[in-house]
Amino acid sequence: MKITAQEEYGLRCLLQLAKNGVENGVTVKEIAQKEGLSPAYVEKLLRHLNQAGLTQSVRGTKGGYHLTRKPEEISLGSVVRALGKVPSTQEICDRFTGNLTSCVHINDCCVRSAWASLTRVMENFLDGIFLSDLLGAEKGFKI
Amino acid sequence: MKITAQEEYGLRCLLQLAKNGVENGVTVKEIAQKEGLSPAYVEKLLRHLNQAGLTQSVRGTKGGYHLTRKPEEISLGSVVRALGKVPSTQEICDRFTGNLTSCVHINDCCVRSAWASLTRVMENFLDGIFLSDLLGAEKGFKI
DNA sequence: CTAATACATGACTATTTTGTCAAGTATCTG
DNA sequence: CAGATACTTGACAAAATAGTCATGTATTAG
Repeated sequence: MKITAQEEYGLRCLLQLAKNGVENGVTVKEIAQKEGLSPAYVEKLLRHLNQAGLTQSVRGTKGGYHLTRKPEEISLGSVVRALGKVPSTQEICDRFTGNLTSCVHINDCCVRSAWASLTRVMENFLDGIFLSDLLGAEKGFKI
Repeated sequence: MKITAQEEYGLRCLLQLAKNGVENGVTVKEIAQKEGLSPAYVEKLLRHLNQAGLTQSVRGTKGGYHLTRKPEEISLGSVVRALGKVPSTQEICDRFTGNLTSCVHINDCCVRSAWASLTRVMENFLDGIFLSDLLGAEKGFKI
């Protein structure tokens, strides 16, 4: 159960965008510098966020990335779903098949229902936190 | 945010042991067969579980693995901690440093507190489910 | 129109996680 | 004690994830 690099760094990129206001574009270079990441990597992360519809890009001089919605409207849940994929029950069943082509516990699986509940608990929690809450937290507000 | 293979398969191995009663040993071969995994892999998983103190092994003919505690006393939290490591806040900070030697957000990190809360929520949930609950679920009980 | 800026993309490399293998040790049975 | 069973271990191989690079396209400034 761990946070992936994409989730961590992708979220940070979004926060950089959120900080600058939805209107104003921020360049890859700026984000990279502020986060201590390579521009190439930031580009790749933003690619995913763009595809997920969380950000939008503008090319050319004066170009950059910006959020498509207000920070108050972007939940951590949607961020994690865009970047790291909280897997569905079905995906878990398909992923852990051991040597076989399908999981031995295909009927009546106790493990599956436990993971499903855990996923629900996590998503529930994450869907209740928004980028704006994190910006607030940086200024002293405790989650 | 995903469940690792070790967590999934490790848990299943434990459930196989739980099913057979704490007293009776189960061999690697039996578990491997029932779970559709290679004996070598099951062995490795049990190695970790043994190190974590969740299981104990007996060598020789009539040997095998068994739980060190009753299924009612082994929480999913302890299983996940033994196998997959739910990372501590400190570990997250140390892991995601980007290009630098330490994270740029070393003071005043909003992301950190969000992950910390998420971890707390997950552990809280997992610490309330026990192997015995899962065995029950297999027989129709819904978690 | 040309140069400069900045996003876009696919292919590549590196690292981590998964999973396997081979050689070894302990225990029981006859 | 000899042979069979089954755990033990470290090193290796395969697959997935993380991160880089080179080349291309759109937009603006002059």
